[in-house]
Amino acid sequence: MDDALKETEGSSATVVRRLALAIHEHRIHPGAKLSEDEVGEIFGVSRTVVRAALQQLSHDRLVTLRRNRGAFVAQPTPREAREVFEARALLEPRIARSAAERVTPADIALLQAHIEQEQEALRSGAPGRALYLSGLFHMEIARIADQDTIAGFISQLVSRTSLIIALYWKRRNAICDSHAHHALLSALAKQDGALAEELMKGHLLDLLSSLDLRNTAPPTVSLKDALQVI
Amino acid sequence: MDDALKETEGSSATVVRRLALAIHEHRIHPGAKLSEDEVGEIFGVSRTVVRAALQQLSHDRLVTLRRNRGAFVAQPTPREAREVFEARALLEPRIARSAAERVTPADIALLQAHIEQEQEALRSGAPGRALYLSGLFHMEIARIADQDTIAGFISQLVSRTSLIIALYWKRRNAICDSHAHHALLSALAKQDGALAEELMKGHLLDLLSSLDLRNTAPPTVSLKDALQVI
DNA sequence: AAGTTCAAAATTGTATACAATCTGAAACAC
DNA sequence: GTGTTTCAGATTGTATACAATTTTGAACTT
Repeated sequence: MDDALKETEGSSATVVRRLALAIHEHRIHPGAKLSEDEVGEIFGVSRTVVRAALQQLSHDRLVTLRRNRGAFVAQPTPREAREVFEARALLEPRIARSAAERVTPADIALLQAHIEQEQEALRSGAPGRALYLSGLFHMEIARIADQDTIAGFISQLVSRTSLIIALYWKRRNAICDSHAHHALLSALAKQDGALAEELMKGHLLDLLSSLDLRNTAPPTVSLKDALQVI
Repeated sequence: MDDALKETEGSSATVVRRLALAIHEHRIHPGAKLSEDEVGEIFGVSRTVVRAALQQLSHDRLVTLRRNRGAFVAQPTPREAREVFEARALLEPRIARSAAERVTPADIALLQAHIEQEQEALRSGAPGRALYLSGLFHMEIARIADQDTIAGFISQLVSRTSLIIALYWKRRNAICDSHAHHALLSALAKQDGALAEELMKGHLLDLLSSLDLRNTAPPTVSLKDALQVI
């Protein structure tokens, strides 16, 4: 399918990328079991490389490894969800400011294209893909800020946010109103760091307030997942 | 040797812990090669578990994996070093404030014991161990703040700081003047969040200013490492 | 003597085999 | 009928075998 550029990329990296994408786009649900044999057969690789991929995903908190039990798509608790948003609130506004100070016209064009792809995905009835692209928008801003270390943290937090949305999303209407992203883009285009910082802070608060984190019970009971085979 | 509590801990976790400790205490130098066979024989496990351990360390940026080449102790560049300190400056002062608001008497006692161990290590001529304990002090504060997600980030940053110190340390005199830690401890004991935040900010700036990051050349040429067998 | 070529040795990447552990359902006791 | 036990099947943990790649160094050329 897409094994044209596997030359330099380890084959487990391919499995990581494709599993992560499926999780980000909500094609695999939190709690789903990822059997080593099954995943290996799907991608045509041995358990050895599947295990490496699952371990890597586990480190990014997208997958939970339970000893002698296997790998499962992670189910962040409400508490973890709040922590993720606290961390994002600490990192991303500051990064948005830095990005505004370093952004180039090429970056602006790229972000613009991102937003259009996102809206196109929404129109064509692929909300999972829209959500994924929405996350990429945030990671792109971190990249523009030219802070690889913090960008890595944000990447992990955005990934986990995708799981959190899968579990705790409240509003059924406007999924990712890309208005916020558009406003951010124009602040960046104006190189207005203070505004970008403020907009990002508000955007994250909006996102958090669209969640229902009251549930203290286990989010998705494994019952439902036990029934549906991947 | 110490396989008394391996019951629940995966055996690769043991290798991770012991390799990480050796790196933290500067018993293995940045750039050193970690051969799978060699590590496996030292710990009495097969390459399978060594590979899992190296992959995990690679994700924490303590080890660099080069495809078909092997694993090496990471050598952060000056640029990476600056990024690590920028990230720490963003996270740790805020976390120190949170810790001051939640600290318990038991925590204070534990931190006190930490500082004493640190000074004892310095007196007994084990600067590597003192450095390791100094890092643990920071991670303990993150734990007290009760923010597991951010604590995980700080843990990684503290680890990388150990490598950075190994490469770029300038002053030869007072290694980790634990005066700063003592001041932090008393601010925490007084539950003075604002003071703790300010002290942490200053402490990190002190640490950064004790480094010589001007070197743009490859930090430790692999020549030196090629000669010394682990 | 310095540089190049090429094959043997060493090292990593991947697959498979076996051991250890968990799961689940049937058989059994109460 | 409810709860416990037990054992076979399935799944993960680890070791080993083989394939692919890199490294090394000796022979060779200029």
